[in-house]
Amino acid sequence: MTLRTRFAPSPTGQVHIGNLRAAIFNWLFTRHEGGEFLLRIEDTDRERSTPEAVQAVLNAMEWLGLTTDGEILYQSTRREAHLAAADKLLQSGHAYKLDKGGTGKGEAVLFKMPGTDMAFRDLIKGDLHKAATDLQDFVIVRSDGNPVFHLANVVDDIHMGITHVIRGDDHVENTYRHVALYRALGAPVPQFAHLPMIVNAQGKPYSKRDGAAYVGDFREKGYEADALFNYLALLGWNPGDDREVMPRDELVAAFSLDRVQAKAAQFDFRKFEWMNAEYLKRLPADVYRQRFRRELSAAGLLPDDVAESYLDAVCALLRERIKSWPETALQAGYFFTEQYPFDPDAVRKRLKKEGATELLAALRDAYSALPSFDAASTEAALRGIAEARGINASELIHPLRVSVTGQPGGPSLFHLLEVLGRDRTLARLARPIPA
RNA sequence: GUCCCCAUCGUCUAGAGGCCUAGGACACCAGGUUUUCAUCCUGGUAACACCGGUUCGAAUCCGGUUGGGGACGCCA
Repeated sequence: MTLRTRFAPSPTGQVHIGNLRAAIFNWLFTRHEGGEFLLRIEDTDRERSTPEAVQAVLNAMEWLGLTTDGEILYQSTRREAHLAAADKLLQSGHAYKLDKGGTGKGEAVLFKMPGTDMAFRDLIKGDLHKAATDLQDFVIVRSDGNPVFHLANVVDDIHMGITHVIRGDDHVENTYRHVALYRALGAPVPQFAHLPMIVNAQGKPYSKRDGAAYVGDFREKGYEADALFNYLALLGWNPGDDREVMPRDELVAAFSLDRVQAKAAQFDFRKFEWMNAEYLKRLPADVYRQRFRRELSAAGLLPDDVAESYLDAVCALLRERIKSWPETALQAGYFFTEQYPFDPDAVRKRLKKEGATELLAALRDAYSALPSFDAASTEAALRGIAEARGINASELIHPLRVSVTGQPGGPSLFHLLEVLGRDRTLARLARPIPA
């Protein structure tokens, strides 16, 4: 029998990182074992299941590279099979009809629990058991004739031949019901593995109040899919050695459910950002340039007539400095517009300082007379002025940077000037000090 | 309230009786490199929740306490 797993989200909006991690662990486990990873959309809730929500699931999986095997199963197409299973259970005496609670809504179909203590082995949490008295009969078909989650879930997992159910912690208690259903239906019981939750600093389930909680949030903010994948894989699991930044194939090779943590894990955004920066560093040059361009364009900073060589030069200069894409506008903006913002503190400290204006004028004169405007020449000229005046080179360097970039920090100043070019540099030096 | 689960640095974790004076990573602090910020390098602060057993020996096994979380729908 081939090992088979599934990801079975209900499309009710966006994909939460907790769900995404369940998908990742399923995928990693399946790829490691050489099995099949299937997708089932649990869209029986007509109210909330929209085509957009289904698309959000598909987009998220594609973005993260969570490849699936076989056709996608839409649970809404399985209604007849669910009801047939309920009939079978009614026939075999495993279920009965009842107007539960005397609501007058009509009779629902209830599944009859076996009346014995139950136990199952969870691949993550170990042996779990529950006393018969804590196991109550439950509704499998509502009085309006619609199948309930438990029935649909189990019937479909049987139909799909799922051998390993890897899902969230919140389903632990449901598992006793599900195991009983498998048995009553005469189907082999799959293996179960329940993943602990992702929590916030308060130990509560991580939600959008705690920051980026949906896959789309990460994507929109320009984080790397591979970084999110890697970080989430390491949240509640580790390879058993000190590796952390791990390419996809290494994760697959090292993954095993018995190294999954039994306790909840807190999402640490700072460590995630570190991970993202690690992935940014490793990006191939051409991919990096493509992303760089996309960010500038999104920020409305990319002129239509920009020269490719100029863009390349700026990109190369900033390559080691940008740790996340959202900061691109600030880091790179001044290369493309004269309307770059000035950092107020830097202006006060460097440009409004005694003598700064005069020094900048001297620099301007020297730079306009330079035979060649390259990094070595601009640096030599600046140091020459500093020496002639008996001042520290930094007395010139700081005002120059702020005047030309508006920022207190940035890439190597003289290389920056070379990329910026003489014309822009001189024009900026000639401008009055911003208020 | 009932039932279930969990418990190592602030965070993610290594650790499956002696290798632990508890290791790594993020964060933090200090120093170095740098014109600046960042990077980078070096070093540092920081944890076995508590109590009792078992054992020659316990972070590791057992029990209890405390704390945290989850589940208790004709939702999924």
